[in-house]
Amino acid sequence: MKKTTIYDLAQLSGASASTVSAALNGTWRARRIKESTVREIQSIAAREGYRANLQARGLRQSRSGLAGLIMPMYNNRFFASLAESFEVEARQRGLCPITVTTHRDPEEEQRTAETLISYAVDSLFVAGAAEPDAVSRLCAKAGLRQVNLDLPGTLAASVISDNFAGAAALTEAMFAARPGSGARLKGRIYFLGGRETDFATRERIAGFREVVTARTGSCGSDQVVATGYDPEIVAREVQVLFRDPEAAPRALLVNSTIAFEGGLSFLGTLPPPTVEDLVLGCYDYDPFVRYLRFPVVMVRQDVGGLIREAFRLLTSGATSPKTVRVTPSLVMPD
Amino acid sequence: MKKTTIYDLAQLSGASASTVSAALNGTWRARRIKESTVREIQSIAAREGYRANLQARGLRQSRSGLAGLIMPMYNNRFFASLAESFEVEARQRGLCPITVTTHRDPEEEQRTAETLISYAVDSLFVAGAAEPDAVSRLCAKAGLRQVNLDLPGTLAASVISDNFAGAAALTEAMFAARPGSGARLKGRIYFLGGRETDFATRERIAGFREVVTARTGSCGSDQVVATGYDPEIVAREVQVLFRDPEAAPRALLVNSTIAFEGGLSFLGTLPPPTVEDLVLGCYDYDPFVRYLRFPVVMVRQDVGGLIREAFRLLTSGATSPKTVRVTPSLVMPD
DNA sequence: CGCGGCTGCACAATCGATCGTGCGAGCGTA
DNA sequence: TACGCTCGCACGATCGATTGTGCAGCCGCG
Repeated sequence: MKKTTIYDLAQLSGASASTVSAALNGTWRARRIKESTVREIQSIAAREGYRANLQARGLRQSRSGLAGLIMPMYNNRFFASLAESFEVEARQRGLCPITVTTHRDPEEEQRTAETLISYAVDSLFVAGAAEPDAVSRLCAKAGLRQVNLDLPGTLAASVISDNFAGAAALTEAMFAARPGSGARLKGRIYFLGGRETDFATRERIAGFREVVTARTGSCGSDQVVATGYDPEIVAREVQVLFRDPEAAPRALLVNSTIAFEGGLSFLGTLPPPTVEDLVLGCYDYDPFVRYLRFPVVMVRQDVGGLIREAFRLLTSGATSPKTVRVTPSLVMPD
Repeated sequence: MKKTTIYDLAQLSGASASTVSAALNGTWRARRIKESTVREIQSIAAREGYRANLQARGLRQSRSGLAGLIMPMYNNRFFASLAESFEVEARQRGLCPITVTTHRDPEEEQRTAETLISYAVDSLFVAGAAEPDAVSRLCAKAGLRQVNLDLPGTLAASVISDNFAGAAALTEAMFAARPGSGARLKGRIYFLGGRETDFATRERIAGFREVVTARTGSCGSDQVVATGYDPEIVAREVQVLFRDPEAAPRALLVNSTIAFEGGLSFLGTLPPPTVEDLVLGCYDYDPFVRYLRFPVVMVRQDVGGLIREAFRLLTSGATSPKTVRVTPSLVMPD
């Protein structure tokens, strides 16, 4: 049950442990080991099913070959896709991807970061962090390259979606959804969900406001209802908006699928005519949303682009806390 | 930028490295270190921001404190929830959870398993594996405790959903969805999606057949259409079923949300009356499915139960390749 | 006074790799 | 022959922790 080591292979091949090591890790040319010796050792290693102990290697080199990603959760298309893109890109760079979720809990986040640092991960991506800067401080202390994703920080480079542009495009698309609806929507298009305290929501609201103002001449503060992501709270908020049939919303832009779910649970209870020509938008993508009772315009973030950009920042060695924006795309209903 | 080690703390405290180590890792009582010494060392460690190098610890102890989970993907409610449950349970046990996806690629699966083994993970869960036994062989060679999830293997203990019972209950619920529809569904209730070659689908089909036969007296082989999970292929299959309006399906049990997505893309194009009283079932859960144009009965797997059972098997040290079944639950439409 | 036993800690080996350095053999050249 | 150079490899330190063992000092007891 004992795992074979380079010392076992040294015994078997008659070479020294250092020669075996060099033969197997690719440094044998630099160490002037004869090619026939190398092949001999490699075949013995293969026969014995040798695998290098990566903890030992990592200890010596004080690197691990691990790339870490910390996220709030898996149970969301955006983060799930982000994790999958991350794994693909990390593997392409010869790294072993490691993803851990922390449920938007700042303490869990920092504990996880510390743990990953203690395992000597070579780089760390932090997506949708509760407190990106706290993590950045830990990484800085350990001399670890780190990039924020989706939510920017002030202490490390960040790659985020262009929330302003995305929300503006989404709002435009909603205006275009019903021909000639520009004036019809005056005062009756709403932004729903999210928290004004978080960065992304603030930018999205700004994009929304810009377009609404351009199209209808104004955008009342009551047209933004950002009371969080909790589906049940969002459901209640929607209910309130629809209380007066005369002034009921004609367009809803919902921030994130999770809030959207809440909106739906109320909209589903309305009589079909009331909902019939409601224009819906969702800032986030979920394939099932295409098949709902109503057409919905969605924003799909370019997760591949986000990750690639993040790796670029990492390898470019840029340490300034600059923020790169990646443009998301719209998904139109059928 | 150099990280502080126990040797640095030894210098600072005047104690030896071994005393520092014992003071910080909790073994100091067993090693008869004075409590005042321990507190002294701990306060210095805190002041210096000391973190143990987990690679060094892992190398010495030939364990890592890591718990691994290999899955096909994140982008699916079942697997995403599975990963989240896994992380919660692993943390409760003082382990650091590590999740990696392999896209149902057997080679990627084995490469990943080998990598995790080389990092000396203490246990490995393999969910929905393409080739569970190949991974089990690798683990056995390394003396690593491993449990299969969702798909059973023949070489290690497995925890799976009770697919037969789940499908049977789902089918029953579909019969009950329209009062008196028992006879109406004769020959017109279908099982859709998945592959007969995979274990879970086979069991689900068996559960479906059992109930259909009991309720309608027979279950034709044409009533099972298992041509894979690809949404586009499923869409075409559904289209074929609905070609003849006289014999069109009255109930569809769709295996997995991904196949369901395909079914929907066709059903959405049908005139509402045709679909009006169609009974739909989906073996898998997605919150958005509740808000579709039609009511759908869903099966929701008990991911928490699966993971807890898997950890139980792991810690009980059971090495026999027995299979434990966990009963899933139904999610009824509103 | 002598001896055993306990307390409190230090020493040094160890885990499995990497890597700086040393060294003998063989060869070419002056 | 003597010298230098290259080739091919081995030696041993090292990464940072854990852990088996040794050993002073002190106390109590006969």
